[in-house]
Amino acid sequence: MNAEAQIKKGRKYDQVIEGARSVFMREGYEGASVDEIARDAGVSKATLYSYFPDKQHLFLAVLETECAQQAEIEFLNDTGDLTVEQTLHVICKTMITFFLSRFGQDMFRVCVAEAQRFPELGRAFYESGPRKWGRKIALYLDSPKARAALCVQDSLLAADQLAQLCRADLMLKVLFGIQQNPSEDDIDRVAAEAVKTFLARYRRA
Amino acid sequence: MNAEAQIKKGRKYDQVIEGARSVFMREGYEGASVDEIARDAGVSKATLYSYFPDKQHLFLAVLETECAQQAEIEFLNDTGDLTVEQTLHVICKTMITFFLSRFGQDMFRVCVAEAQRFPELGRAFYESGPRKWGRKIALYLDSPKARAALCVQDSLLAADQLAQLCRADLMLKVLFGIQQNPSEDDIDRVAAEAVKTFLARYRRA
DNA sequence: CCGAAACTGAACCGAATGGTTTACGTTCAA
DNA sequence: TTGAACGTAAACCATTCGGTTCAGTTTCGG
Repeated sequence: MNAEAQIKKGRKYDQVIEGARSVFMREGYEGASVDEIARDAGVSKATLYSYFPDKQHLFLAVLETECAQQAEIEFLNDTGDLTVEQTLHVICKTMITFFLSRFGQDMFRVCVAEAQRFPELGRAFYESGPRKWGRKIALYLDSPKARAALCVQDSLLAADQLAQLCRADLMLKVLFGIQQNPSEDDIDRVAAEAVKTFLARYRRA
Repeated sequence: MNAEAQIKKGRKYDQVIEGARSVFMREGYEGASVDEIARDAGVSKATLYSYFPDKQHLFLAVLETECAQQAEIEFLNDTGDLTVEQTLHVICKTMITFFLSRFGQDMFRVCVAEAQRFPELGRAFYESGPRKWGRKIALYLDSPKARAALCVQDSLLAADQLAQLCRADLMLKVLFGIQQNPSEDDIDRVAAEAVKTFLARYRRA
């Protein structure tokens, strides 16, 4: 029995995926050449084409991996002795940090760019990212502890509003190259403002 | 003296721009071929290259036009006898409608996709879109009439929060192909929720 | 109605594309 | 030791790319 039950054959599979990931994220789908991917992966083109039938399948395999990775990000570990407000602040900071991270930005950029060409990719990204996170937050908003402090009717919409408030100011600035590396203080500020606005609406009177 | 003081020479300039616009918006920068653009514009490649030195310049010219067009969208005409709440609702509806429009979606998609390759494009988009709109809204929030009803310290951030709230739910769903053509009611609903949350935070106590 | 400027269509270029094949190592278990 | 599986580099394919050239046609102001 193999230790790391590798479904796909071959030792260089991960190398190929990783090379493809870095080139696709940097150049986009059409901008990436298979030669460059093979070079970057340290693998021959023949090997690459022994794993994947064509460029499209390679691209989709890469982004499947990325979506799976995105779906597994946690941001609600042991809210134990925190107040609801503190918990919301932590959630916001985690979200904002992700939105501004290299990974988060690259994913968003590529998926927005190629959602037309690959409709299934658009859906996969939305499900593994925004939707999944929204559901997690909604679940928290519906928990007894949160319900004691909050008054939320449509928890999914409230969760989405919170996520959107987290995108205020910084997200687009980074995405469009206006700002490069927001400081921890910047993030804290936006998170605080998001929580403040959110609570103004949903705090139990 | 020429009636429509055309700076660029030639009769087919607009045709070229329009053809390029439609192909670039459909296929992205790398995905668009010059032959296809010429075909789509109903113009020979030679003519195209008599206007623009290369593909890059054509692309940037197209998006310059688009940004200029985006910058001129109005959404605050005569707030005359409307209450502040009603005005905010109108602003939100206008914004949401734009975000979901073909033009708004295409612009966003292409600019996100190519902001890396063309940093100046990223900046131009942000300035002519998000920044400009943010400033307009902030200006309204700082107006005497609004100040009488609202309590806003950082009007630019408040404006951005409002814009972000307008992107809740629908924007990403359309962008990633989850939903196709949101109804007027959908838009009204999101606008109402955005205003409600915004006012909860900023209404004068 | 003339002549210059604008435009055309198609051929052409070199380079790069996605993709295939070949002829040759290397690894490793039976 | 054998031989199958995996990997390699490089040549090769047809196609397409961005971009140029040019001889001929259309347009239009003076």
